[in-house]
Amino acid sequence: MDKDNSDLDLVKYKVWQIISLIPKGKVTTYAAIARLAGMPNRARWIGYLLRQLPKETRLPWHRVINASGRIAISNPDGRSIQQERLKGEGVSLRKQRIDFDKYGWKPEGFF
DNA sequence: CAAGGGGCTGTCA
DNA sequence: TTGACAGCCCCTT
Repeated sequence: MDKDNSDLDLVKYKVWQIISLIPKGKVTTYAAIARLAGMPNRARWIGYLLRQLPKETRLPWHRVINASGRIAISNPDGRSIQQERLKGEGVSLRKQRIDFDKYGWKPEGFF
């Protein structure tokens, strides 16, 4: 399968860890995660990783949104799932958008 | 090796 | 962050 362990394969786990730290009821962006993982311009790749997650993952991927405050997922099903979960955590959308000032996650141990 | 397509972003209106 | 756009990066064809 994959014999060469690239940096990305390692960073992948770091990314998962970071996402697992997002508190319930809070959200963050792909870019923020990429930054915390030490790869500032890999935001899109983060999205790719989340897309590959198994349906039954316990990772709170639904707490990750794009910089515009919107749900970035294109697939209608996953999209509604994310919306439902956020709603269930008390994160409300204002005009299909999430207010970072209210729900934005401010990581405290990373700087 | 080239091209196309993403759960993306910062910048500049 | 309101909206459009040119970058950027990884994966699959």
